[in-house]
Amino acid sequence: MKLATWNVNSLKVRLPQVIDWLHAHQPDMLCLQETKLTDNNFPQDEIAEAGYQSVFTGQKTYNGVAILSKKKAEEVLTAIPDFEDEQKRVIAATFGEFRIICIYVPNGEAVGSEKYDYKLKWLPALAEWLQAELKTYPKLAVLGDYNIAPDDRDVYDSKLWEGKVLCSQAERDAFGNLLNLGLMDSFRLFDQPEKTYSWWDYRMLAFRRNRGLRIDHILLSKKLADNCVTCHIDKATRKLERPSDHAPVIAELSL
DNA sequence: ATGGTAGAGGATCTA
Repeated sequence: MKLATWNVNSLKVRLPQVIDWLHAHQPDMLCLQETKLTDNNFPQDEIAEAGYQSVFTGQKTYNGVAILSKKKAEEVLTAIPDFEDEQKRVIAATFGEFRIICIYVPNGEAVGSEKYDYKLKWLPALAEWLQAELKTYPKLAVLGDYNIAPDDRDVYDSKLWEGKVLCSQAERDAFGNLLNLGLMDSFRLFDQPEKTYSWWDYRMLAFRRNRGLRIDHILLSKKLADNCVTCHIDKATRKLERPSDHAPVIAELSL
């Protein structure tokens, strides 16, 4: 089984790239973030032509998440239960014995801002929900844009970013709390090349200089982590014409 | 010191 996640920063713009990517990589499930599409505008038919079904929840201009899959999604949830949130940031679905959760964690803008406070309220709500999901579904994967670089290895210049949004201790603690539920960062199950990142700012030639952060992650429950054989980031997509600022993360499981 | 680029939508907001 191959699982992947990609923040596409507008599915309207990136649809041809997503279709090409599906054909080339044939994931069982691909989680998308920042689709920026209302549900009535979701390109279900084009994706179906590539051999994938879609479940999605979106809004105009901002946010929006989806799961594309070869098999039919069941038990679909499009919000964190009992958490007031107008922003479309989560979708969960069951595929046989596997539970797949796609998340788009708030960016947080800057430490101390209102958006940062929202991020730090959002993450514990996510954790509480995932704790319940893990009890129901032992074979659980949580994929998405976490907007958190878990440690200094995940930041091109950790001194420059120290304490800043995406890297602050409170955010890293919140990420640690997700791991403490019994989830593992699939990328760190394996030896990885140094300076591997998943996001590069569009500005200041950041990609060319490899000034990136690893903020997109695939977390796996123990039962899935035990069967994970690889995890890598597909940096090649960032070199395409009109790229997303994020690259896909892919995990393969011997299941 | 605090820009710079991209997307959506049609002036700014978000990232």
